[in-house]
Amino acid sequence: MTTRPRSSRSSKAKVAAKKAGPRKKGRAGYHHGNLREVLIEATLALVEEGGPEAVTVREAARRAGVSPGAPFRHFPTRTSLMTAVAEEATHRLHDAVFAAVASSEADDPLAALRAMGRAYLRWAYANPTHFAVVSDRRLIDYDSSQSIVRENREMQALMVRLVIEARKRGLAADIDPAVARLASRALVYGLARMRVDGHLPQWGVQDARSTEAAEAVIDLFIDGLMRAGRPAASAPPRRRPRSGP
Amino acid sequence: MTTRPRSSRSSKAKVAAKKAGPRKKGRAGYHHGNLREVLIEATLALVEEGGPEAVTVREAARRAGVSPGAPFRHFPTRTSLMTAVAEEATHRLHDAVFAAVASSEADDPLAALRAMGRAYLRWAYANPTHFAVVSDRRLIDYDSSQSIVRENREMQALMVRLVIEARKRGLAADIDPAVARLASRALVYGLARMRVDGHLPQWGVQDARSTEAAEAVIDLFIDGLMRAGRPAASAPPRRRPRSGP
DNA sequence: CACTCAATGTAATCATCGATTACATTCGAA
DNA sequence: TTCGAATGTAATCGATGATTACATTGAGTG
Repeated sequence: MTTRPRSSRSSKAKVAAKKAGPRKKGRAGYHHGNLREVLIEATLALVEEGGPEAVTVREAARRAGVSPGAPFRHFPTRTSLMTAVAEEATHRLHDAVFAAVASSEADDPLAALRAMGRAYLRWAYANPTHFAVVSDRRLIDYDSSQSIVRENREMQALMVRLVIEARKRGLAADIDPAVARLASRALVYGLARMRVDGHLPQWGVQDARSTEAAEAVIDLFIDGLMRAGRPAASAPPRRRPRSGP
Repeated sequence: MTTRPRSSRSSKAKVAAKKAGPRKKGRAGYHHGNLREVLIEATLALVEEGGPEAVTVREAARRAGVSPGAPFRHFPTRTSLMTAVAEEATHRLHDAVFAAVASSEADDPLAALRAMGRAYLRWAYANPTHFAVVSDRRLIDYDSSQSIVRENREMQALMVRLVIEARKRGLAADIDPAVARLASRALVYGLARMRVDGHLPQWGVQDARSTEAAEAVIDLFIDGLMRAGRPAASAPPRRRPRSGP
């Protein structure tokens, strides 16, 4: 009631509702019909524009053409709104990764691992804002979302499977699989997060080229794993508890 | 004037000022003397307790025992306060990294690189909250701080120097130095960020052990660089990363 | 020693935000 | 048609970041 004219509801709202109306249950009549989805979209747009910090429940409501209190019915808290966005984003990432692995060269675990890393990175670089939301668990209520937990587990299980498979084939044989897993994950995550956190530009590897550079890093890493597996005249040596300097 | 009794000024404030008075310039008399530093400390404590998101200018002022508007003289904006904290944190990280490299085995670039990575990680794991502040450039006004920019440049220059040096020695000879640099950085950054973002616990590598696991990853990576430089399949087994269950 | 003034903190204020409640409207099923 | 559940509105609360006018201090100047 401050400055904003309160009457746009019956105009904009209805239009949006009609347009996107795959009719959730009944019809998309008055009550905006699908506020929930529109709010998620608006939030995504906000993240896109100013990062996760810029997300405001009120602004999302404003863009949806509803009152500031309206989102409360669907998302009782800002975190729950962000969680819903993360749910959507996780789903897309999950699908992208699995699709890439599925269409990778069959029977080649390391190729699949490479495809997985590339897909993850490409998605993160193409959707840095979505990635920012899914990667920072401070922003969301991670454990409350069945689907986020499940899909993340599936992605990790896939990676574990690929690493184990690679070992069976003798590749990366003398490398601790747990370490290999952590390394793979950290490398890809680091590349993605550096971009989101703004550490890449100053590095001289910019936008378009950063994907290229990042994929080169993945290749380097996978090549390293391959090299490590070759029976290079060195017997599998006993491990040593590392001695700290 | 809501619920909090406004009159604690002349009691708490003065006490705090007296207590912490290493006298910045003159004496630590009335004007709190060193509000600026106390505010930075309070902010660090807040980050420690609830992450960067939990930082509130008012709460910092409250802890310093001054009025909500007092910080304005020193930090006109929340971001400027966070930037000051990041300055302090960057300085500590910078020193830790350089000290580690300085005391590493001389004339061994890869050993130095390893020491650098370890020091970075150890610092990040020991001070996750400080790291969260310095790593997310959304939180601070990066370019406005001479010292942050300079010390970051110095750290990167050091890394570049080490990689170049390693190449001169024939190690990692067939690897693009730019890629190696990016990979090194991404790996360490990823490990640190995963911890901060809460991705490590669920992975089965917990607190105390996560440092160990992360350092094993660094070892694996450095070993890979070494292997890459050697003529194909004759890698003398340097050290083995620990293999866990 | 007294005065003045820049530095520094206080008080008060504004707009915005997240959260929450009481109330109103609409839809849809009995 | 009626009535209840869903859903949005309005109003409110406490807290926040920011900013201003004002007060106080203490250090330097004469």
